[in-house]
Amino acid sequence: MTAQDFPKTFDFRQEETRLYQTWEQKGYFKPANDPRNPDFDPSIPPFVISMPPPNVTGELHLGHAMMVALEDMMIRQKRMEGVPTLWVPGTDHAGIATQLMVERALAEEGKTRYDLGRQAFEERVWAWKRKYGGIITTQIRRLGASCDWDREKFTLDPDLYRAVMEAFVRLWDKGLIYRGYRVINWSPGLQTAVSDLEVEYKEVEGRLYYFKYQLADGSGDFIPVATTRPETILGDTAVAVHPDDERYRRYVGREVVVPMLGRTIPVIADERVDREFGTGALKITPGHDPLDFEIGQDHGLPVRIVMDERGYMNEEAGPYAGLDRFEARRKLWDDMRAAGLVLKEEPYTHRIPVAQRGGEPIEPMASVQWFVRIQPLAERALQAVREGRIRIVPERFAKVYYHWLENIRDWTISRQLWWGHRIPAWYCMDCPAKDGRRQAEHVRFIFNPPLSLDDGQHLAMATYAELEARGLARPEILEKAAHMKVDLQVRPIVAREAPERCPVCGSPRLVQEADVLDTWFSSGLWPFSTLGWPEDTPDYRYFYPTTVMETGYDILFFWVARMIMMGLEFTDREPFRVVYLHGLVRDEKGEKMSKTKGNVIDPLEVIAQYGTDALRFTLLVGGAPGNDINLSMKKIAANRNFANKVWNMGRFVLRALDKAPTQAQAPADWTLADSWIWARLQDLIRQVNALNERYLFGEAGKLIYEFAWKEFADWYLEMAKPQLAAGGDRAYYTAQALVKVLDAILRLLHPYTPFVTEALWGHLKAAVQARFGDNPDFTPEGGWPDMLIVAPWPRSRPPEGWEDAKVALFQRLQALVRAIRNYRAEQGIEPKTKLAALLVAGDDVPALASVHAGLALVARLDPNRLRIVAQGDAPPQATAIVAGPWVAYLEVPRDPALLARMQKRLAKVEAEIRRLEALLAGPFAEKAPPSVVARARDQLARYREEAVTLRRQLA
RNA sequence: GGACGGGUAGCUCAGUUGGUCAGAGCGCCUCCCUUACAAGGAGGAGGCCGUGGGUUCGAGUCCCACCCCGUCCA
Repeated sequence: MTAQDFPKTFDFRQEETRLYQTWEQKGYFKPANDPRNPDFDPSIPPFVISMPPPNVTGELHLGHAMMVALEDMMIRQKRMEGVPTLWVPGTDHAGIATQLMVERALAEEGKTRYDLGRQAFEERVWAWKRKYGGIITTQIRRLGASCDWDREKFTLDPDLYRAVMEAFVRLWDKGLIYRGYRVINWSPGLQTAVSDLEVEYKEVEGRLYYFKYQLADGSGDFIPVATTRPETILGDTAVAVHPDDERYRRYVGREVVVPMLGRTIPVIADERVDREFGTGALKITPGHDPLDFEIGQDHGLPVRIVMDERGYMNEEAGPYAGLDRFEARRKLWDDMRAAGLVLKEEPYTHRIPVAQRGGEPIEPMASVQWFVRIQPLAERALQAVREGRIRIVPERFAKVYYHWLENIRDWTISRQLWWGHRIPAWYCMDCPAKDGRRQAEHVRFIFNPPLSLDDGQHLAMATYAELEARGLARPEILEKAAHMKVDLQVRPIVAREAPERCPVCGSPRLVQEADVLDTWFSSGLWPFSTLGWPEDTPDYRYFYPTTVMETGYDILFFWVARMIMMGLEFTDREPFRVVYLHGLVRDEKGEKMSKTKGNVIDPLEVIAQYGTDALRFTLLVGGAPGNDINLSMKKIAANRNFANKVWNMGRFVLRALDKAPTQAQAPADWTLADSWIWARLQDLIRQVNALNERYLFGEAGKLIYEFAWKEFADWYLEMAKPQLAAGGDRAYYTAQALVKVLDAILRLLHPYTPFVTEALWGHLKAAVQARFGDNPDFTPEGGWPDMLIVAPWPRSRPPEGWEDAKVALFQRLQALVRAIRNYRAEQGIEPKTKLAALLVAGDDVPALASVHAGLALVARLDPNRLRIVAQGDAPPQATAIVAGPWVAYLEVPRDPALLARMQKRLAKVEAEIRRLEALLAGPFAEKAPPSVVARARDQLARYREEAVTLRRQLA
C-alpha cells in the first residue's frame, strides 16, 4: 500500500464517482432476485421502494437529498440482509411548473404558447425536457442512490400514459369521474383551475366595504351589506338574510337594485347566513363564491360570471368591462360613493386564497371541470390505515390522514394546461346535445390574442358551429385556442384510444377535450404504473405491492393519500405496507429555506465541499423521524470529520496487520480490552437491529457513531498498540480483533455513509487477503464478498455469559484512567512524564495484568514501574487515586487539592449510599421489578466499597 | 376555531416501552503536532429537562391545566 493509495484524509472527490460507477456496472443496484433472470425464484419476498418522482426539469434540493438518503439507507440495509431489493427511480412531468418554465422562455422571444399552437408548444416542452430532464437524475446519482436505473420511469412515458388512460376510463365507467359545473379555484396567472390542495390562505390587511342595497320600490329604504370584494357586486343575483333575523325579515321576498347596473334581484332567506358577520345581510354571487353558489343552486338563482380567465371584468360587468379586477374594485367603489351608496369602510384582516405556486390571488369562479367522486375511494383508504394494513410512521400522522380523508371533497382533476395527460374524452360535433341543439353550438373556443380573419375582423370567441361556418374548424386553428369551453349539455365520448368516428352517429367531426389531468392523477398510480400496470407484467406480479413509501409529510395529502386510494381502486391491494414520513429540511435557525431569504443550502455545493457521506449522515442522524431538521454547514463539517475519523481507523488497522505474525501458535488468550470491545460490538449490533426494526434509523446511526469513535478509536486502538508491539500470538489475535470489529463497523455504517465505508473496506479486504490469505481467523463467515455493498449484514451472537463482567471491569479501568488523567491535568504534569504507580486491585489482578501495557499507555504511566497487585500498602510519598475498590498509588507527593477532591467524592458517595439505603428500605424493594432492585443493590455495594477505600486513603 | 409538533447546556438538537437519561455536535477555557487521524488527542466549565398540579416506589419520559413558538386543517 502506497501513501498515495492511502492519504491521511479520505479523498471523497475522487472516490465517490468511481465507486458509484463500479457498483452500477457490476449490477448491484438491480434486484438480487429478478423476474427478468432465468434463475428467478418468485417465493422470496422482496423489499421494494418507489422513489417519489422529482420534477423532471427541477433541480436537486435538500428535500430530495433527505429522500434519497433515507431510501438508499433502507435499500442498502435490506440488500445486505440478503433480501431482494428493488428501488424504482423516475421523474414527474410536473404540469404547471414545467409549462411555466417553457412559457417563460418563450416570453423572452416575445411569444406565447397560443402563438405556437398546442402541438408546437408540446414539442417545445419535450425539447426542454430532453435538455434538462437528465440533470436531476444525475444529481440523484451524486447522492449515492443505489436504484435500478434500468427501470427508470417518466410519468409521460408511453406505458405510463396508457396506465393513466386506463385509470381514467375505468373511473369514468364506474361513474367516479364526472363533469360538473361549480365554483372552483381559478388561477388567473396560470390560467387554469387548481385543486383545493393547491390553494393556500394568506392573511392580508384588507378592508370591509359597507354599502346600501336599495329597494327596487324607489322608497329609498335599503339593506346594508358588507363585502371584502366589491367588484363581485356586479355578479350578485340575490341578497340573503337569516330567516330569524328581526332586522331584515320584512325585506324577504322583495327586490333590491344592483348598484350601478340597475338590475333587480330578490331578497331571500337562508339559514346559512352568518348574522354576526358584517351587517348580517349577505350578497349572493353564485359565480364567484362557493357558498353563494350552493345557496344560489338551492334557490334557483342565475349564475353570473363577471370576470374572464385572465382576471379582467367581462361584458357582464357593464361599464366596468375590460378593467382588471382590482381596478374595477376601485372604480366601482368610487362610482358608488358618488351615487351615495357607500356607507363606510373599515380595515379588516382576512385570509385570501393564493396560488401555492406563484402566490397570486386565486379567484373562485364557477366553471365546468372534471371531478373525481372521491368518497368511495376515501372510505377504503381510511380502512386500510385504520385496520393496520398500511402503517404510517411516525404514527401521529395517521390522525392527520384520517381527518383529511373524513372531510375530503371531490377532486378537480382537469387543468387548462398543454403539458400533461390530455383527458381521453372526445366530443361529437354532430350529435344532438341534451337540449336537442347540435353539440357544435355548445363547444366554444376563446382566442387570445383574437384570431385575425381575412376580412380584417378579429374573433375572440366562437362556437365550433360558427368556426365551421367560416371554414375555420380545423385542428391547427382549434389548438391555438386559449380556452375551450364545453357545456354540460354535451356528452363526452371517453375511450382509451382516440375514436375516428362518433360511435353514435358516425360523424368524423370529433374534438378532443383540451384539458389535461392534474399531475397528481398520474403520480397517484406511480407505485404500480412503474411496474407495468395495467399489464400483468412479471415485475408487477413480483414487486407489487411495494414495501415502504418514504416521502415528506408535506405531501401526505397530495400524493400518499391519493396513491392509497388509487392503488386500492385499481389493484385492489394496498400499494405499500409502510408510509415513512420525513420532515422538512430548514436552515440552522429553523427557518424555511427560500431563494428570497437567501438561506438556501445547495446539496451539490455541500457534496463538493464535504462529500456525500457527510451530508447523508447529517440528514439521517441529525433529527428524529417526522421532525423538521435544522441543517447547518457546521453539522455537516462535523460529520465530514467523522467520515475522516473512520478512514483513519482504517489506516491504523491496515498498518497493524504487518505487525502481526500470519499464524498463531496457540489458541486465543483474549485480553480484557479484546473481550470488552467484542462484547460492546455484539451489544451494538443488537441495539442497532432493534432500532432499525422500529424505523429509528437516526438513533441507530448515533450508536454506531459513538461506538466507532468513543469506544473503538479512543480506547481499543490505544490498548491495541502495545498488544501489537508485543508480537507473537498477542499481536496476531489483536490484529484479528481489529479486523473483525472494523469490518463490522463498516458494514453497519455502510447504509449511512456508503462511500468512505466501501473504499476503506476494499482496502481492508485486499490487505487482509494479501497478508493472511484464506486464514479462517481473518476471513468473514462465508468468505470475502466482492464489495461491501453486497456484504452480509452483521448478526449478533447470543451472549455467552461473561460479557457483563468484562465490560464492567473495563469501564472501571476507564474511570481509573480518567481520574489519573484528570489529576495530571490539574497538576500540570508534563505529558512526557511517565509516572510510576502501584495499582491495588484485589481479585481483578489477572484481568488488569492482561492490559498492563495498554493501561500504562493510556494513563501515561511508566510500564516498567507499574505494578498491579492484589494487596499492598501505600508507598511513601504517593498520591492515591480511587476507582471503586481499586486504588492506584501514583509516585508523586500527596497533594492537598487531591485530598479535598477525595473528601468531596466521599461526601457524594455517602449521600448516594444514604439515598440507596433509604430507597431499598422503602416500598421500592417490593414494588419495583427485581432486576431494577438488584441493580440498586449492586450500586449500593459498589458505593460502599468505594467509601471504604476512600476513608482509608483519607485517614 | 380544531388538530398536531416543539419549548432539555451559550447555539442546534437527541433522549426508543417511565427505573445510570441528564446526553451529542458546535461554541467556550487549559494543555498536547505522542509514527491512524490537528478534519486530531487529553482534561474542564456549563442545564432545578417551559410553568403549575396529578398518577407512581420512581417522571424530560404518563395524565390535566396554563404560557410561549411553529405547522397543518377549517
